[in-house]
Amino acid sequence: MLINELSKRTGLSAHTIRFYEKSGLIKGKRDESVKTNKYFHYDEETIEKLELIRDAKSVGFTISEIEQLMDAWYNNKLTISEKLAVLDEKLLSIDERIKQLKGMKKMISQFKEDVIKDDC
Amino acid sequence: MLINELSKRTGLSAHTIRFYEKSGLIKGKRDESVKTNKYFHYDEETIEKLELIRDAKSVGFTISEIEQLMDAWYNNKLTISEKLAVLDEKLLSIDERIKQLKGMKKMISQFKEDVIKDDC
DNA sequence: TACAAGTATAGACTATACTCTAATGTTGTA
DNA sequence: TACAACATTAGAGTATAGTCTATACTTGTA
Repeated sequence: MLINELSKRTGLSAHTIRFYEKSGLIKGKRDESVKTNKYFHYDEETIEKLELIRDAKSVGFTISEIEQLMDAWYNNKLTISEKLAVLDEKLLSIDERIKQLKGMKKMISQFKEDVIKDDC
Repeated sequence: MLINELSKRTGLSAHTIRFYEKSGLIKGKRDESVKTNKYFHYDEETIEKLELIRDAKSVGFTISEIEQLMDAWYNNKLTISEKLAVLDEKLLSIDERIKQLKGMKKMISQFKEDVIKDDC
């Protein structure tokens, strides 16, 4: 599929998709047999990747962290133990974030009670 | 205390503290009786606030979200029900983030298993 | 009193992550 | 074949959150 379809199917703008491509997160392929244009073609896996990017971004991962994840996920740049190291590191950082969020939740709940008490 | 002490006690640079002051998150007081300088003085509550800022930032809140929280926390700009609304909204967004993090954790764990299986 | 260290302000600079514009070329349809 | 819609690239612009520099004044200590 071309970028417009990819954009429609992921909800990301063509600009943003190109930005991710320039950043190295995804990669389109050119059809070498076609000489008239330089259009990039994307496969279903790219949709999967863009969904992963969106999810990872929404939990606060940066582009470069997502790049590491993608390298462990889709590429064969890394050995198995390197992949596992990346994944374990991300799991730890997620646990850390969850812990911090729970702490913040406790603080806000406590403060909420204080606000309610002050009312009486 | 002056900015240097505040900086030492919070671990934030004076630049960053001034940035938060310009952003409206904290506020120093000038001693009107002193005519020779325009130094800002900060109280213990400012330390509390800067710690809150650090915690809130580490869980992904933006400056403007933190500003809302601080308004509910320390100011009397808001009515009690407005304060509660802000706090409830933040609690919901925290729960949402925790949910997303748990989803991401599940994905990564699943992928980890796949990597291990591929090894065999 | 010299001077190092501290303070304030304005504004320049940086990094991240987009977002948009302009120029140019390609494709599909009336 | 005209032309709207789509594609590519380079590069400019924006927002957020700092970070640093320059300038100038103040304070504390040898």
